[in-house]
Amino acid sequence: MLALEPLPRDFYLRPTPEVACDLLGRYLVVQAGDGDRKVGRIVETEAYVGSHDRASHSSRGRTPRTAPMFEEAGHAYVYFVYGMHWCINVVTEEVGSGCAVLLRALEPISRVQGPTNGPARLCRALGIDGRWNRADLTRGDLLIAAGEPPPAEAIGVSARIGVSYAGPWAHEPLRFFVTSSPHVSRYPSRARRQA
DNA sequence: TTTCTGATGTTA
DNA sequence: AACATCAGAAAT
Repeated sequence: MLALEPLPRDFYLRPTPEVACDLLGRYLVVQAGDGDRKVGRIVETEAYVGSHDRASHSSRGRTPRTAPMFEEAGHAYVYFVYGMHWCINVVTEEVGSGCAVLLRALEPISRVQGPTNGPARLCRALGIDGRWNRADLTRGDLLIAAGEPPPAEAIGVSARIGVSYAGPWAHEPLRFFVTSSPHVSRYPSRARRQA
């Protein structure tokens, strides 16, 4: 069985694109009270690099909704969008920086029901909602555990999805995915591979 | 195959 | 009014 050792706080105290890339291959784990443990392997992420990043929720300042983005690294920022969907991020870098990594797709590993390609479907499949906002992902019942990262040549990079309003930031190569994974969200078309 | 549109409700 | 989405329909 998997060891599922949580990644330490230091993992998240690095430049956000580096963290986003390094999260590929790691495990997202949800422990339920009845011992049910849902596990997925992260295969797609996006970096939101601070309050100067116009695609980031943090770019419009600290609000009740976005407050977790400005708090301690290694915690969850779970938000509600489009009236029906939840999405989960991991906060990165120093307190106050407003940086986070959006988890966009998983490969199902254990006890995961339904599609996991896409940030909202991933949350639905693992039962993640606002109750998990601010959860400490380095310990507890919602965590990110060590796993085997893919080799650099297996990682693709593209612009982020759904941020066309963000001016020049819409084109920044801040989306990372496992090129060969069938569980990556396919829209828009896949971009070039990383060197 | 790609493009579009409606559902849904919180946010600022 | 806009929105870090999704499913289904329409167009190509």
